[in-house]
Amino acid sequence: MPGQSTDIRVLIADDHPAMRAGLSHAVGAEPDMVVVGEAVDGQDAIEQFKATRPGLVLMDIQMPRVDGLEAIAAIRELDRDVVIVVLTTYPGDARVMRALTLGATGYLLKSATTSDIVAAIRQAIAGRQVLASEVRGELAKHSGSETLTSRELSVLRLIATGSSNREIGDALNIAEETVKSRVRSILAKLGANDRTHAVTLGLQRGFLEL
Amino acid sequence: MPGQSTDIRVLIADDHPAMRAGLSHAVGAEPDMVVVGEAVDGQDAIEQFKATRPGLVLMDIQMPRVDGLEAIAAIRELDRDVVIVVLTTYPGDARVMRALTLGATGYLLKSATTSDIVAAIRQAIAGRQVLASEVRGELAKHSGSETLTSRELSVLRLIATGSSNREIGDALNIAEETVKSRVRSILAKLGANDRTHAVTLGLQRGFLEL
DNA sequence: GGCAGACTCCCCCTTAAGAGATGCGATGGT
DNA sequence: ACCATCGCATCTCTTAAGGGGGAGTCTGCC
Repeated sequence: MPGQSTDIRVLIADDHPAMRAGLSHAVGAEPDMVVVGEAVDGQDAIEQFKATRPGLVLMDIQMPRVDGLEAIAAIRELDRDVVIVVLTTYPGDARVMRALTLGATGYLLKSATTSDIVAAIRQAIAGRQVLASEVRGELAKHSGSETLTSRELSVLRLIATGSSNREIGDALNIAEETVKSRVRSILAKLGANDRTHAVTLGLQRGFLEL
Repeated sequence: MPGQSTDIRVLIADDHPAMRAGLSHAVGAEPDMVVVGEAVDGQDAIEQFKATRPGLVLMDIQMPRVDGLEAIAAIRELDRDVVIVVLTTYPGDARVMRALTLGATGYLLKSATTSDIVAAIRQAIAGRQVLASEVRGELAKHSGSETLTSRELSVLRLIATGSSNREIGDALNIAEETVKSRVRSILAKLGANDRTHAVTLGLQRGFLEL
């Protein structure tokens, strides 16, 4: 019967009800796994983690209210032994790196089959890192991937909204020339042709969200 | 028992296995609905439609190989009576409009609960249009939403890759000045500040994909 | 202390972007 | 057949973007 001390206790966090149901069924069908909770966003995930203390969290990275990355950080803060497997739609490198450095053990795509997912859960519980091959490929492609500074991220976000360099300077209380300087380093780091390209690359690599 | 002639025969199309499982369980649990197939992409959806001839297709709009919109068009071509309910992550207006004009009856967000979804299926089968409130709001906000011409779309796509106006002109075999003209109409239609903003707005409104 | 990296600001210079106005052919309704 | 509309095309002009330096401050690190 489920609920034994040897069972893998799993918390599922995803903002899509149907996805939660599918994951819950898949995990619950395993004889040695039990779903102890379902969270609808990052904040809920943190709260339910406190309440249920699962051994593993299966978490979507893009969620409302509190982002999956923040939830990972908060949960790892509460328990250094918890195993976290991230589930995402796109293989954006920056998020993979951030999730892994924050303590995630696995990183899968939602296109993975349910059997892939339960297999990954077992691997992760066994202490092995699990990366989807597509994610591994993207990581290798942009390995040593330049990481944008917080200032550069602020500038990039404003660029995405159609702000001119002068407007960005006003918003951040810095000179336009300084903005240009930041823009130049952003373009260099991302290998972008211009500010527009920087935004699309930033979106693809998980530095920005729509 | 399921399979009766009065049952609503449903085909599910989504590229995420766990989502398919969740939707399938939810629909299959209804006494008067039966899932007759699960498609993993647009092409698969068209083929399975031919094979199973369901009364309703529950379809994700962003899928590999063949896009959901193309699949809708192809399926409606095969059967003008089929009811199509679209399921999507983001409420991008352009896609809503295109899906509806292509013959979709409903447009829901994936954040909808499974009971919302089965309720929507019933509404759609009853001949009523079903739009998620968020979708309705976005539609109203950009009502009379300017539709980009195919030329403008080509230009916008190239802008997103960081091409200069001259490079775009070379790629499309038109003069740079013409490209600038197209860019200006794009900016006007989308209400964008500059080309970068046009790209982010284009992504949000479903004219572009990452 | 010395060093590296981030942030800040300044100069100059070249080219691309964007605004305004206009011609011109095709499509389509009256 | 006619005129309106729309998509496409082009010219000119002003401003912004982007590249190349250089230089001062502050931080954390070896």
